[in-house]
Amino acid sequence: MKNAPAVIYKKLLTAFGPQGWWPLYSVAKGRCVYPPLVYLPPDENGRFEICTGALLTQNTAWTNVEKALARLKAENMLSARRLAAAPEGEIAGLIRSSGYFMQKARKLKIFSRHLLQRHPEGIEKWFSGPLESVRAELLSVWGIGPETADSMLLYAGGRPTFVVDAYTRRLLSRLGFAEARAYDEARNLYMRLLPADYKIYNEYHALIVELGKRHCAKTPRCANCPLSAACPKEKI
DNA sequence: ACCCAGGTGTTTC
DNA sequence: GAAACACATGGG
Repeated sequence: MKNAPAVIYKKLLTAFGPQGWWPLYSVAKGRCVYPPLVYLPPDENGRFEICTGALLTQNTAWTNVEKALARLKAENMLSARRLAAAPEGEIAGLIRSSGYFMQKARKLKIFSRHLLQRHPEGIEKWFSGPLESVRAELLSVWGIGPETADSMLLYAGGRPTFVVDAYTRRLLSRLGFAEARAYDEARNLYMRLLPADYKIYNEYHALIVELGKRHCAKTPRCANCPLSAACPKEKI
């Protein structure tokens, strides 16, 4: 198959429709339309909320993260200044539903402090620098790994960087790209074979997650697998 | 009572 | 470096 990642993208989009992840919104949710999404740039508060969500969703279901974000918002704590100043124990109590609350409270505080001290001009300015440089700086912050860094850059910054998760790697392996095992290998592969378009990267990652949730996690031998050519005999 | 979810850091071979 | 482990809640 030529450029399998691009072919799979179209198949997934046709099968599942636009997912409408932050900050993209479906023009017609549930339908396959092209271009599938419109982009509504977040304001600075929105950017911070997305970065917070990226940290809280580490190995955690998004529904649990939504509760934590709502709680932070209700207590007027969803800002870099408030989180940087608050005791970790207090933050932990608010984000309890997202799991790993002690670790994540610390991560939120460290990220907030880094933002205020090193980039007081804000996330938009910070994330608008050279992509790989900003990414490397994010990776140097405790609690931010490659997936979180790419999620922040893509979803909060609108930068074209591909987010790789566990499903993505299993999918690549299924497609025969055995060499792309490490995170950066997989990321480079997708970015080489797809246009550098944040809308595509955004939607693609969301579609892969949906594939994992809907199909692979629970139905290893689903007859309606959207990837018929590569339909898994086991979990992809 | 399991298993999984939009991972990361630390420890250990 | 690559495994193994800790971190923890909520839904199926």
